[in-house]
Order: sequence, then C-alpha cells, then structure tokens
Amino acid sequence: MNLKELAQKLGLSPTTVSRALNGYPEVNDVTRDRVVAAAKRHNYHPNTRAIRLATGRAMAVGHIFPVATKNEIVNPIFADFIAGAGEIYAQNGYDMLLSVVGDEAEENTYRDLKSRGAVDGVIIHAVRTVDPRIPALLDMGMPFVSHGRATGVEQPYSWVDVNNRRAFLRATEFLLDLGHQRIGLVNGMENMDFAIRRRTGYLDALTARGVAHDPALMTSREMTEQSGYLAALQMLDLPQPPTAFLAASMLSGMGVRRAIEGRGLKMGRDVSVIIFDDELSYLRNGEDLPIFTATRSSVRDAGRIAAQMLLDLIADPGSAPHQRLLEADLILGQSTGPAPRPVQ
Amino acid sequence: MNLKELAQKLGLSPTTVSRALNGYPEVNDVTRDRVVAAAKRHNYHPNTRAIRLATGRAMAVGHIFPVATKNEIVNPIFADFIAGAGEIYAQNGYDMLLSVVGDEAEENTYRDLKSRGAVDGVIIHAVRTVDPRIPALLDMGMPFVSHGRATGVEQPYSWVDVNNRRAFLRATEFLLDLGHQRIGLVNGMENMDFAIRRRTGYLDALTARGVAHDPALMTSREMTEQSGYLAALQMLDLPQPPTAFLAASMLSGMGVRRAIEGRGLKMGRDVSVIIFDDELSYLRNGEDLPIFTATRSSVRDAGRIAAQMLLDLIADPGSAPHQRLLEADLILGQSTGPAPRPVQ
DNA sequence: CGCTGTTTTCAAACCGCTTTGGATGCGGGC
DNA sequence: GCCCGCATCCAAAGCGGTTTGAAAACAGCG
Repeated sequence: MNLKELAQKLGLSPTTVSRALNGYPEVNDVTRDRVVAAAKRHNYHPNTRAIRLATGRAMAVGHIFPVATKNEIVNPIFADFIAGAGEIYAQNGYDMLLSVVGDEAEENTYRDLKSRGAVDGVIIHAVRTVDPRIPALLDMGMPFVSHGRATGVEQPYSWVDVNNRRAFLRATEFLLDLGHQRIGLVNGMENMDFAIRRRTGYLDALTARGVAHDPALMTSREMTEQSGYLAALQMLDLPQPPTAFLAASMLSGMGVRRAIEGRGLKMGRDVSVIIFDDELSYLRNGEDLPIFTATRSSVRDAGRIAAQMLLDLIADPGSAPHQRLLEADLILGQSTGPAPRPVQ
Repeated sequence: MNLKELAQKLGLSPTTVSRALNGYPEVNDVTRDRVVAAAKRHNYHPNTRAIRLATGRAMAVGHIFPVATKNEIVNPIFADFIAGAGEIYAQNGYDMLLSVVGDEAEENTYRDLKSRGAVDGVIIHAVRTVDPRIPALLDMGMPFVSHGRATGVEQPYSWVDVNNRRAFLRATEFLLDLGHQRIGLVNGMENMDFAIRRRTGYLDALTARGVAHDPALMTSREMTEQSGYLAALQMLDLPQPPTAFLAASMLSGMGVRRAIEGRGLKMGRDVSVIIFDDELSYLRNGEDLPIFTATRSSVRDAGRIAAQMLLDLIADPGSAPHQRLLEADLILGQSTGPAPRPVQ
C-alpha cells in the first residue's frame, strides 16, 4: 500500500493525501479525517526510503562504536548510553545508525556517512584528550554532539559531559574529611579525557589540603575488575598502604574490594572506597542500600540529553553550540568510614 | 556532486556512468577507467537514499534492543554481540539500525520497520522460552536470524545458539568427577530460553549419575554480581552447603566468589566454581591464566555468525533456514579443585 | 450578478539513482 | 554490398514520496 494507491482509493490526489497526513493547513478538516482514517484502515506507512530522498533528510542519527583494534575492548558504558539516546530518537521518529569500526578508520566513517547522506548528525563517544574527530566534524559541517570534552579544541562545539574534576575533587575531600591521608587513585586510561579530569580533581583536593601526592598511589589502567584488583593489591602491599581508594568505575571498584578482602581487611572499616558509578543497569550499586559510596551520574540520562541536543541542532543548524555539564551526586554507601587510627 | 553532474563533466549519460561504477559488463574498459578516475577525482559518493529508493533494498539490518520496562535492565551481552555483527555489516556495505523499545512494543517495531522498508532483515535478541516474535516475523515474511532458540515454535527458522544444555551438562559432570556431590546452580532468569536449557543440562548430569537434586541448590535471578552474591550466600548458609557452584555469567560468578570469600573460604580449594564465560571484552576471565574454570563461547563470534547468516538469507530469500549450534569450550581455571573430604 | 480573495484540490516537477528497451556503430560472414 | 550480431551507449521510465505553481470551488461584498 503506497501513497498513490491510497489516494486512488480515496478519490483524491497524492498531494492532498500527503498533506493531510503530514498536518499541512491547506486541507479541509473533513477530508483530513477521511484520509487519516483510511490510512489507518489500510495500514498505510509511508516508505522511509522515499521520504528520505524527497526531503533530503536522513531522519537518522549515527553513533560510531569505536572498537580499539589493539585491545579489542568494547566500552561498557555504550549500551546504557545508547539505551537512553534511543528512547529520544524513537519518540522523534529518528532511526539510530550504528557503525562498528576500528578506531583508526573512525574519521573516514564520519566522512562516508556524511557524503552518502546516511545520517543527519552524529554523536561522538569515548573522547580522547586530543581528539581529531572534533575538528574534522566541524570542518565538514556535520552536526554533532560529543559525549565528553576534548581538551585541545578551541572552537566551540556541542557537548554533554559530567563534571569529572569536581566529582573526584569532592570525593577526595570527603575522604580527607574522614581523616584519610593516603588515598589510592585507581584511574582509567589517561589518554581518555575524563580520566585526566578526574585525576586533576583528585590532585587539586590533595594540594588544597596540603597533602603531598605520592605517584605510587596513582595508577591508570583499563577499567576492569582484574585491573582494579591488581592495582589495589599493589598499593596495599606498599610499606605505607593507602587507607582509602578512589576507583574510576563500578568494575574497578569491585576489583579493589576483592583486593582489600584478599588481604584480610574489611572494606568500609579498615579501608574506604569511593567509586564513580555510571548507573549501568547490569552493574547496580546494591539493590536498596548502596554498597559503595559513589559519585553518581547516570550515563543513560547523558544519552537522553545528548540525543535531544543533537536533534535540536539538526532542526536548527544555524544555532550556536550547546553545552551541558552534569554534576555527579556524591552518595553515601557502606564502603567508607573514618580513617583507622594508626596503630604503632 | 551527483551522478548527473559527473556524467555531464564526462560527456556521458548517467546510465553509462552508473553502469561503469557498478561493474556492469556493457561498458567499454577505457570508458570505465575514465569514469572511475573522475569519480575518485571529484570525490563522488552515490547518495544512499537514492540508491535505496531505486533498488528497493534498504541495505540495512535492524537490531532491536529490548529494554525491559519493568526492571530497566540492559542486556550486557548486547554490546559485544553488536560489535561482532557490525564488523560483518561494514564489510558488506550494510548499515545497522538500532531500535530501543520497551519490550511490550517490540513486535510493533518489527512490523513498522518492515512496512516502512527501513531494513532488509532483523536479528532477534534475548529469546524467551515462549517468544511471539518468531511466529510474528515468519508470518510477515521478514528475513531474520534469532540469537538463541525458542522452545515452543514448530516451524523452521534461522538461529545461532550455544549448546547451553551440553555446556552445563559437561560442567556438572566435571564437578561430579572431582567428587562434588552438592552443586549449587546460580542461574539466570528462567523465562529466558538459554537458562532453561542450562538447568536441563545440570539436572540431566545429576540424574545420569544418580545424584539427587535439591531445589534449595537452584536459584534463578538476574545475572548481576549482587544477585550471584546473595544466591551463593544463601546456599552457603544451608546446613549442608554446596561444595561447588555453577554460575550463569561472569558477573554472577564474581558475586559467588565474593560470597565464598566472605564466609572465610577459598575459591578453588574449599569451594569450586564454574561460570559461563561469554568473553565479554570488559569482563575478561583473567589476563593470561583464567581465574574461573568456565564454559566459554564468544558472544562476539556469535554476532559475526548471525550477521553473516542474515546477509545470506537476504541475498537468497528463498533458501531454507539455517541453524548453527555452537559448542562451548570447557576451559580450566583456578576456581575448581577436588571436593574437600567431609570432616566429621 | 460580477468581481475579488480565500480555501481546497490537483497536475507535474523533483529528489538521485537504477534499469528497461532501444539506438548507434562497427566488424564479419555470406 | 547486405545483413546480422555484438559491443557501447543513451533516453526515458520508474522507485514513492514532497513540494511548487496553478486551477477550481467557494465564499463575501458592493
């Protein structure tokens, strides 16, 4: 069932039927009702391919899923971000196009999506400190929103980000308030922009309180359970072990917890832990009572916000770039407590 | 730069240019070279929207990301499956369309994708024991491949699945061989087809060896760390606790490990654990030496296989459905050992 | 009743490509 | 020299919508 057939059945021209269905004013209300009813009755759905060609809009948004070819790691954040963004797209009649590419081919993929006219805009994930994608997209005039900021770009562009520095600054201050002086930082890979910002927050808090920072208490690795475990273990075996940890993710935190317990200590009593909780749906921080004290910011919400921002940008390409800095909550769980008194 | 302009520049008709670029035989080699060179020089990329309308093919495959509206859980398998499938699509010039919908709207979404002509085929995820999507898709004549089988469908259809029953059967037998008699099953939700099959394998192995099965040793919950922890804890506190566990996923297994260590026991010595390892990239089972003994089957490979199967199906819609049953390896890690002798 | 202005509807062009059904030119066989 | 077959190329008709420009129908008014 296509437009022409439907028009024929109604004894109307395709023009009128099209206008009736798309809510244009120049069509009689009676006629419109008749058309809408017939469309529903005959289960008419306009062909997406034709709409796209005729309007020149793709009605689709691209997400590039960069798969680091070296370590083959897939970003665990991705699924939840997509889930949030997808809701918004569905509500607005947009499709979501996913491209899986090795990270070296990523820029070309954007260029390709653009020149093929496959999407109206894209969202950038996993922003690195120096990220060539942002100037490239600006250059080619493709609407985009970045999830995370890159440090080395001076032109304005649209982004959604968490205040990572502030989150780790507050977390560190909180631990200092509890009397902890040696705080281990189990950070993510520091070619990622957010990891740098978190470290800065951590260092700034220490500096402000006049606490010296010890390189032995700072690691930067992939955010897996195993990495967290190994990093924490190493620090716990130092002559002067930390009494608290700051972990970059739920998984890292789980590894840290295992290391603590593996050394016969109790988390929350002997050693405190604060994690960054992205509220991933399959990595909930406890059912009711949070297990970990955490800086919390929902990545799914970030997905929703970024998607809406992108659609706005597409609707009004001339508008100025938008920015949105989300603040992470500091929520209290069972993994923190006062620093144990040093026993001599 | 579009086809007409390029043709004009070359002094040829659009027909010939199109044919030259698409490798049709009825064009002189000299002309073809000239066209190809010009296309590259002018950076010509055919407009996807036009191709799709003209050919009637969407050159796109749909994945529906069902988000359970009740518990808002996102399937952690998804990202890696997508990564595998996406590779295949990229190689074959297909786009991947992702729809995020509440599970109640899922069937409608398929129907919509079909009637809008937005995709040439779809892949089904998270198959339930009784799954209305399969008859629905068969009914509407949409090519599809299912990741997992549904029990209650008699018509043939295409699927890729892991031999879940055999995997858990072998794992159980292995534990029995090590002398374990009380084996706890920490299963996923049993409305999922794979969970039922795993339980069947577990029960079949016990029955074959004449070991009675104890309902108190079988749980079925979400596959999260927390659920695994609670389930294992509960079993460990039984009057006759299990000496071994079978866990449905890496995350469940991590929860089980925590419960074991929380009770002052050592995994691999006091209590054995076998997990099902989907080889999720951010949940690696150890770096070199596996931490957990596991039945292992790469979900990313499954994605590749399913995607290829679907493309084949789309290329030859008349062909008979394909099936592919993958066998999980049983790999030895550090989490299993002989059953401890009962001390009286 | 004729004229003007507003609704309402339609025919046709267009989006950018593919594909059908010829044309055209050339060489070879008879 | 004529006809046929083949290799090349092209004009035009789709694909299924949207959108422009104009016509038809319908008031409203003097």
